[in-house]
Amino acid sequence: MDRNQGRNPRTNGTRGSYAVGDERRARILDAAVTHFARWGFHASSMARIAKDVGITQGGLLHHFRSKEDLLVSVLEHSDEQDVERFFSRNPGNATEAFTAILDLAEYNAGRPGRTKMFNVLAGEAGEPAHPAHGYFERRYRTVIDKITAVLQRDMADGTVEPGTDCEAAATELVAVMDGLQLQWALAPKTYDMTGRLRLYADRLLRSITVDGSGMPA
Amino acid sequence: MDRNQGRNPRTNGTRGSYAVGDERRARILDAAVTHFARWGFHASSMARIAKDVGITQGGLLHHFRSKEDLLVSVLEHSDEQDVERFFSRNPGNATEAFTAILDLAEYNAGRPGRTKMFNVLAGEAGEPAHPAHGYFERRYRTVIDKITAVLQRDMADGTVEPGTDCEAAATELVAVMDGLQLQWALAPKTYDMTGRLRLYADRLLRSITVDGSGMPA
DNA sequence: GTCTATATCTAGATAGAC
DNA sequence: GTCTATCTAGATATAGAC
Repeated sequence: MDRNQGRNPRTNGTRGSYAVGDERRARILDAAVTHFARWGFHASSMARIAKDVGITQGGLLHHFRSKEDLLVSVLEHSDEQDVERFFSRNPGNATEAFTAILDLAEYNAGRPGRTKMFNVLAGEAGEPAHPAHGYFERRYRTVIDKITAVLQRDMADGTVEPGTDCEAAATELVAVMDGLQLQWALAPKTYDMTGRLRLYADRLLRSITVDGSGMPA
Repeated sequence: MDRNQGRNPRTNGTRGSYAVGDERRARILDAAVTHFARWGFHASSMARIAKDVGITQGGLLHHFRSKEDLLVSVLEHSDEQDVERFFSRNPGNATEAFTAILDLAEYNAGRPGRTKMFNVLAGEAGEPAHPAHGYFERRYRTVIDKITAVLQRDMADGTVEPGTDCEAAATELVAVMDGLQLQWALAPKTYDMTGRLRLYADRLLRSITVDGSGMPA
């Protein structure tokens, strides 16, 4: 089973079950998401996070040796949850990829904490000295590259219009997702983010496919 | 001349020239933009901002009675600078409006501090208790409404395809702008934000105009 | 208009008891 | 694994001198 593989190096080599410690770590990560979403990285407080979890700051620092360590762990954990979930399937064509992205948007709408956290951290990461700067650079490059590759394969297959700037389309799609998330975060209860994104994905697909087909109903 | 009308209520009724005070206020506002961009609202420090300007915290608090007051002043000042500049012209049609928006993107690329600040604050504003929450709600509604109105007028004039969801298109355009700004902020020197936005605006225009025309060269 | 001084509070991190 | 205690640093804001 090896549940702790690559996840909690500091407890390696100790004996007994890790179940309790893992559950505590998970609760800390959840609380951290909420705090980073509301306060951003710099103004989040380890003491307040600890209080939320129900432990002291000393206890929290046993699990994550610094605030930066906690941030990195939160981001890695988030990636395990959704980037892998939606992109490791290797979608066969653009329509499948776009459908997966709409699923991701719907999933994000159901997790306001995590989604708002990404809004905040993506903004903060523009500062080169920010601890998440490198993470977001890599993340955007990876995501855009993957979408670009799918579109290029469709172009080679003849379903996407020859001469299409696939990277521009992929960049645009990611930008729309992020921009809609910013607007959605202002009124999550009433804003239909997935619907907006579907309208866009449909229009984009129509404008680049050879047969002019959009998203499936 | 009445240079201070509606801008610095605390100095109303005092005598003499306001030129020195106004210059000082302007320098504070500039410094504040840089700090809000890097640290966000909560982690920005009045003491550090004062130090940057070359005065003490006490001196700073004479001009802006609190950090929240400073934030509000920065946002109002920013709006005076660009929203008015680009939207008060009342563009005659969609192409003119889109051209103005591309100008705005180019203008933003030349002011990384202000642009990154908006990235950060737009993210933070998702939190209802954030002092800029209301501001961003109003701002998005206003901007999207104005773009929607232009598109609807073109639809009535017969240059935009009947049945076009003008508000969806406007929402999308704003989302692309914001999303591209997030990506641009990660590498402002090399990322051609305006070029990316032009590609998008061209595609959008082609997909909604009756004659299928895009942006002018 | 800007200063100093001060009050009050909170931050992140370390050390060591249990 | 979690606690308490403590250190150093920094925060916002007030009051009043000049």
